[in-house]
Amino acid sequence: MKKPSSYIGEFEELVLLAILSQGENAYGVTIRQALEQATARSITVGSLYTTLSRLEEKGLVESWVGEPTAERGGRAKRHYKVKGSAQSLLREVQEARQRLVGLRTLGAMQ
Amino acid sequence: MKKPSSYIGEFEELVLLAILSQGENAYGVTIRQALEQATARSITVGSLYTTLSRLEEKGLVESWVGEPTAERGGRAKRHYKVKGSAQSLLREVQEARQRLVGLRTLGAMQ
DNA sequence: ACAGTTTGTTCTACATTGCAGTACAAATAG
DNA sequence: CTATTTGTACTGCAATGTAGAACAAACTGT
Repeated sequence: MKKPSSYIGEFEELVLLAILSQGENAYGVTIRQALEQATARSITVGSLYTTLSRLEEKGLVESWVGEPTAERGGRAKRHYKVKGSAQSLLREVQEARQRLVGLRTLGAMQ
Repeated sequence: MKKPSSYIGEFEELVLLAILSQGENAYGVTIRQALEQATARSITVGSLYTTLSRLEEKGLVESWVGEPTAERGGRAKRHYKVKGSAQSLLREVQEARQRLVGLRTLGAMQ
């Protein structure tokens, strides 16, 4: 686990928020659904999984493989959880944006 | 001017917000100050100007060179203004984040 | 059992954005 | 006319974004 860089990218941030939005149920497919629904842009699986593994390398999320389920194609899923370090970064960048917006329009965008 | 890509990076977004926060007075030095103040991280001039020129290439900001001022070292400044296309992108990405965060609060209530 | 179908993840490659150092340009002061 | 100050542009590399295809593991039907 690498030391968290002092910044996260635009897509990384969305992925973190998507994981957070799902409590204990976050894995590749549900994360992708949440992202496509929220952003109205199409997210390829490749993009998502590379981002997920980079986030894990940086120690911003943790993942573990669950049990297979008894459905057709129900292979084991890799579940994801956002770590505390990531939550701090999310808060920081959001606050930075708010500070800039607040300088002039005071809440017009929030 | 290139067609705006459908996404802007994390730093690009901060730069756009910084320009917006300054009305007519935005140029390299003031933008940099606003960013350093809002983010509490140090922004090198190189980073800022490369980002500014990429934003202009993409048609998200416009710039023009003003008049020199009668102070020591008071050479002409390049002023920046955010264009409408950029404002749409800013709104979109902020709404996407908001939607995801909203999902979280809804999920927490179940 | 085993070929076919479904669900899910990893691999590989390239494009775009982030960041820093250095060079360059243009103004005033002495 | 060179020293100093303010401001911008150039160059190169690291990190992040994106896509397509390959791979893996479960079930179904015969």
